[in-house]
Amino acid sequence: MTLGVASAGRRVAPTIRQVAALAGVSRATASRAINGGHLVSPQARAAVEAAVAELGFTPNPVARSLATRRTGSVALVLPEPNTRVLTDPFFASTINGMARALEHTDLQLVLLIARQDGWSTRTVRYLTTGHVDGAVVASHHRDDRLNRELVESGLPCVFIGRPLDVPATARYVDTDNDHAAQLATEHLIGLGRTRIGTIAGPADMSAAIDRLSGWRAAMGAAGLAQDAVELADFTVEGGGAAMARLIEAHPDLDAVFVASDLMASGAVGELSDRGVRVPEDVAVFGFDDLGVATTTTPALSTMGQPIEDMATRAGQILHALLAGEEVEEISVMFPARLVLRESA
Amino acid sequence: MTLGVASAGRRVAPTIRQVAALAGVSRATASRAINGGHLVSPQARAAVEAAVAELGFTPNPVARSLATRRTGSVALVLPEPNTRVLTDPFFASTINGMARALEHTDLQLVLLIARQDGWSTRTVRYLTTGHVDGAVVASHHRDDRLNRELVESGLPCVFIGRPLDVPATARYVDTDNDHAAQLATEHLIGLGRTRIGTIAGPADMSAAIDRLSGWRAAMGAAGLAQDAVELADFTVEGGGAAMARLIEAHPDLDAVFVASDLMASGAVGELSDRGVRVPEDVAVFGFDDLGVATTTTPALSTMGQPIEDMATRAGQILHALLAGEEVEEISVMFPARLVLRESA
DNA sequence: TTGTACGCGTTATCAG
DNA sequence: CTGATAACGCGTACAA
Repeated sequence: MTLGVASAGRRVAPTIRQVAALAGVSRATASRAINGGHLVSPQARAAVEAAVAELGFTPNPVARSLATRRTGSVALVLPEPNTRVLTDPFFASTINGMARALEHTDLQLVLLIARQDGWSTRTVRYLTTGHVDGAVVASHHRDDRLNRELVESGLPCVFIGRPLDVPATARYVDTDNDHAAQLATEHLIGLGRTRIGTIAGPADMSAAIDRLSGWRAAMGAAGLAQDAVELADFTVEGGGAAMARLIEAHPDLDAVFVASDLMASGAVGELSDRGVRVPEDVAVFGFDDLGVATTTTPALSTMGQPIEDMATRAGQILHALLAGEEVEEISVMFPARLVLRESA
Repeated sequence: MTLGVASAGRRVAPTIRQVAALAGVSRATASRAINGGHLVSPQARAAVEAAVAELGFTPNPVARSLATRRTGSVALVLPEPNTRVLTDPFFASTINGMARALEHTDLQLVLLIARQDGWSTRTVRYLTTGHVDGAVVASHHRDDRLNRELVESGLPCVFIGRPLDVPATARYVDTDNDHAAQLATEHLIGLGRTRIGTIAGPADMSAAIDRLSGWRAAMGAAGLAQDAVELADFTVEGGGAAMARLIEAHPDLDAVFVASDLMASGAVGELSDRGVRVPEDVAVFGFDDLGVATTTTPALSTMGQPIEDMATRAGQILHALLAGEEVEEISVMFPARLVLRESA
């Protein structure tokens, strides 16, 4: 090995000039031999490869980026003001799915967590100034300028979940939340429950809006009252508190559709603390089918949503976009499915 | 705004040359005015700032990296062959902690999940070829060449958890797993339990090794038998299976120290499936105090480990290292604390 | 097929 | 304080 050693003990990487010199060719030929190897004679190519091996040459990614105007990395943006972003397994699945999509590509995953409210501008700037080639964005709040600015900047991006306040050209993957919520509620109705409440998500998020609307549709169709509604913030604690409010305002409740498993787990805990039996007294139905659904007692019946697959698909679409492939669909919808356990 | 527009509709960013031209100064002066502003006359500086504002100039990060030999990003490496890396809340907390540490710095977080076994070489190459300025590495397996190669490459890095097979100069943050496990086991002994088993983690991971050794120390000191040992893989399922093996081999068991909450939750589930009462028949003690600890029935008594804080500290140390600050400590130990709930 | 030469956008050096 | 000019390392028209 002829690796040089700098003062700090840090290896100093060989450049393509040294490779070219050692191989007895020009830098251009060395470069061609390294990238693809087209238009290079076999002997030149062999010489370059030998030199590369001997020197342990690796192209400097930064220099390459400067020349190609590509960074080779994409961002996964999680715009959550919440301090505890990742305690929500939804994000874990999202990250996992993206990582899987990028696994066999030459794209690197850069994680962007935009916790603070004012950060969307900083995030947008980061994304639109050449740090990354594209972005996947999850979790959308209305009035968050992030999404629109991103789309308008022209940066290739794909959303997980239908984005709000965005040009219709924005690509996204999603489940039909409205329909899924409807199915869930109909299941509760089919169980013979008639006093069915709901714990919805934040009023400024598309998934929450759509699920509440699905619940309303089913309740309306069955001629049932739609007054037992409480909003919460997609957390366990929030779900518990909402359940408390709900049961106190409507003591005759016999079922509740909750817009996420995390909140449902809080709701189940609250009910059990109050000595209310699940599902005998009150049936509880969740959404997501994340790990929590099986750890509660009783285990949650829920609408299963293939979050990881959705994130993977988003990553693949972005990859295709960056590869210059034509992607026809604007939106890709994933099916949700009824997962029946003990709670409803 | 004088932003040009390329054919694809993607804005073409202004360069520092345009700024310099508009401000009537040289590129060098413009650069100085933009970075810090030292050694620049007030009027030149004002002219440059005006030009920057008018053009909406943002320095090209790639070009800057090439010149400064710094990327402005650091990696968080999760070397988990497991397909379900992020279903483990341990990693969620780690990511969260790192993100928090980097929140108010100019460093970007790059997430590296090295799932496949053979990937450590690819990961090492990525890390040592200038993609990032430094790395924080979590979850260490013996015989994984990753850690040693990383340290030997001279890349600034900090480990979360004591790394194995690595030069003694490697920096890390950790809890005293040995001592913590000892305390936990002593608690079980103090409860009057005498037939205490343990579900340990993988034999090739430092945290697992240390916790098992702590259990042994406490058992030995109390003169109790150390034969009820089963290994598992830090997953819920693995914990359940290990519990099954343990209880069948040792039906007289009256307590078990489990090396992680995730495994403990599996163990509790398995016991409950078998009609074994927790803690009346068998007390269960966990480790980590992650969210799962409170969702099981009964809730887990556990050794609390401030994982997020540890990750934050690791990120801060790395940041200090990159800023050229002298960091004295090689290892930073965090205290674990006894968290008593219903299971023991 | 090969080499020359330029461009990528900044920062660093070093005279002035 | 300022301005040429040289790195930084690589890709790639263009000409040979």
